[in-house]
Amino acid sequence: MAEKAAHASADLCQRLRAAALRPTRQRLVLAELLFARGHRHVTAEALHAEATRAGIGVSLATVYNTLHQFTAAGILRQVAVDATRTYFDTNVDAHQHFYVEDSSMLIDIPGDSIAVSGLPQPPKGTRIDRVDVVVRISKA
Amino acid sequence: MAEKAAHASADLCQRLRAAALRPTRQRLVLAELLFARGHRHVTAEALHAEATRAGIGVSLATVYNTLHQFTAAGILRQVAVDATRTYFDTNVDAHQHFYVEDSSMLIDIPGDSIAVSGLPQPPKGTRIDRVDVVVRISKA
DNA sequence: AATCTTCTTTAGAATTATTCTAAACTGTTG
DNA sequence: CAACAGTTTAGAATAATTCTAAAGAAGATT
Repeated sequence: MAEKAAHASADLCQRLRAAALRPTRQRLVLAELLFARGHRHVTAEALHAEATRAGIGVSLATVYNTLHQFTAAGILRQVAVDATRTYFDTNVDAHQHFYVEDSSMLIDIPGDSIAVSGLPQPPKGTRIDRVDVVVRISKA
Repeated sequence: MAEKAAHASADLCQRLRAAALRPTRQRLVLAELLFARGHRHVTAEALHAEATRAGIGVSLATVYNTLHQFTAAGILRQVAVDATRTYFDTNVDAHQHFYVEDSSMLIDIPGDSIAVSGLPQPPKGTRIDRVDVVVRISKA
């Protein structure tokens, strides 16, 4: 356990260094919460609450900064499904989402199960960055 | 022309009545701006500015109310692509969008050109409301 | 280890988009 | 046209996010 944790921390340090981000206490804490166990979908507020609850003081501004820095570094992905909230996804591999409208929750759809065909050519002078699919669902 | 405009107004009145919305001056003005000429993607702020510029006083609150009422009535569709802005689309038929990240513009992709396959079953007790595809593009 | 420089963090103010509120107003119906 | 229910509105309130400027911590340099 301790070994695993140590390994995880060391790994996180590497990832931060690779992104030219100093491995500060705050960033390590947030990275731990984000990446320690499986993939997650979080909002800034929720992550901030989590850190606070865990007894680690991190300001909300830092949470926002960090989430954006991680996104720029490619270790987080921002998901736009709802105009009022921004979600961050720790899974940056190709995949898509169900969005449960009743509960504002995201559910992953593996990238290899889903396919989009018939895309027209993008306008001249532009290139495709990403294709996002959101399947909106609600209580039957 | 005058004939066409009259026809259009009458038609808009019908649509509003059908949605149990009184055809007030404000709603007719906004409907005119939205539906008079081809399909459009607008934000509340932009529509408000347009109405104001056209010399017709409509409060911003009314623009928001109206856009939401029209959406509920199914004559507008809300598009979520960017966490900071909400777009309303006058085309409510099945279709998708390119989103130009550099300029925050939406471009239609006809619904019959694009297809999504391999969708997994939605979670039990839920049904699919809509499948949204956003193709994010930027300057090459 | 002391120093310097640069990057980070932070509290709180500021901004942006949107919703709410309560009072004034208007369309519709009898 | 009176009466009622539905609408509009200015401005306050809220929510999510970004900005600011000052204090704090990392990493390099001596």
